Amino acid sequence: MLKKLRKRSEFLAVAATGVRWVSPAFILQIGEPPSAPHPVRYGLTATRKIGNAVTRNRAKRRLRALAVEIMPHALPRDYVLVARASTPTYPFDSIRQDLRKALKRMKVERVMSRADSASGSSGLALDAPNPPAIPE
RNA sequence: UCAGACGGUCGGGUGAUCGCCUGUUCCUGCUUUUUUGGGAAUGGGAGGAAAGUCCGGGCUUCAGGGGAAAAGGGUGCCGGAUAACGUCCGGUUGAGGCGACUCAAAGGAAAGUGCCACAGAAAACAAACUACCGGCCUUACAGCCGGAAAAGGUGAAAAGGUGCGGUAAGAGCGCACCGCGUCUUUGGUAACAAAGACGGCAGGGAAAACCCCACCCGAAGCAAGACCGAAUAGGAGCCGCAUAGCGCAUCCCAAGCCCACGGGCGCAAGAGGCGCGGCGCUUUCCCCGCGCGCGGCUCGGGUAGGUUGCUCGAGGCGUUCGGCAACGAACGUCCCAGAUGAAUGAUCGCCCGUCGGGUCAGACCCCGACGACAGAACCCGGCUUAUAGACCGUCUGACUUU
RNA sequence: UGGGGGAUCGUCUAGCGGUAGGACAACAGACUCUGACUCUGUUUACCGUGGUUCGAAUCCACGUCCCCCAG
Repeated sequence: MLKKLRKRSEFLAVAATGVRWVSPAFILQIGEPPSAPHPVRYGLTATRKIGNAVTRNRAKRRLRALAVEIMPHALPRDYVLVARASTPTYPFDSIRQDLRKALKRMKVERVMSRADSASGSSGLALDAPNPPAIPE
């Protein structure tokens, strides 16, 4: 179950932890592990620095499409994806691989069950047996 | 064929897989109800500028109403269109272009005040540096007196222009033409135009300097406002207390006075009324009008959050009629975005267009890259700014051919 | 989204329509054995495009960028 961050205070709380992963097309910020259990929540940020309203919307749409596909496989925490200047033009496959790698490196990837791998028809190879197979 | 002018339309198309927001209808889970979860069917889902926020209007709130009021702001040739406008249409005048056509904040400078640096004799009251002419004086130059304002030079700008006459020299001093002003007539709703007569020239620029004249404008904005509502401070009702004055009369009345002992007059305090006054009432002033202090109890209050305002509208399309047109009228028909960390997407195939390469050129084919400006946020009418490219229509000029 | 304000040397600021001034900084020189202080001199600017005007930093229109308020 995916939920969205909706308040400025929630975004600030995630950024205040300082835990983040930088990639050419996005920055992933990760919040503290929740005291009370809640589903995975994510937020999107696109500042005025990366372009006008059309560019910002396009960046957020690509990141949203990515989050809907990948984020259910993360541990239940708060995540913020920050768009960068190359987000609207970067190849989608590369962004997808970068995000998977980020989750793996930051150790917030959830260990997959059989049902997840069976439903992962989109080629989501996040099984435990092949951790070094990081696509470059 | 080339070069242009004006107006209009579009601004990628199509399919597959996985998704997003939302209207309507139906089924269903939870729940006392409201709320809310899930599913199915079906409909819709960015723009010509959605942008800048430069104007105008709707809508909402500020108790309210009136004052051709004041301050402040805006507009500015004329007529029309419109809910309204600084917009649009038609015309006038001026400027630009061979032309189609385009552009113009285009009222008033004899209502008044102020400004016009430097240069120049002089920058608007007029006046006269050099030079010109006459007279006096002198051999002559110089000097003095007078005439005149054509010439020189300065400047962005110097008191109509050209020609002829005239004169000592000159000058609208006189005349002709042009310009300008006044008046009359004609045409036009008007701006204005044309013609005629008269005047001898009235008088510089600038009003995007102050200003005058005519007309228009209340302020704030959907984060307006309304509803549900943790918190906190103020509010309303009732009760009690207190009146911040002044004046007037009335009621009541333990001081006091009078008495025929029934009562009467009546100070202070109290009660409410009227008038004057004070403060506040969304820029100020005036008029009407409305409200007014402290404690307790009750009602309530409205921040976080949520719901609503929120999409049917000066609406789109078509036909006919009126109008040169902007536009208006009638009839028919359609429902066509409503998000809120903010939906309309991600990936791929084919087509279309442009560019590059395979190939010196053309055709065909193949490969690769690219796809203008740009994202609704309450809603409309405009303006302004950005914009790859494609298409259509009308018109102008030049050249060639017939 | 709505409302408001601003732009002048490298920085901070003055500026009646008529030569854009000052302070700090920089550079050079003087003073000193050297440096600092002080003194003298030099360099450097009107956000952009149009318009009004003889003439615009100033007045007007449009645009660009920045800042503030409401949250």
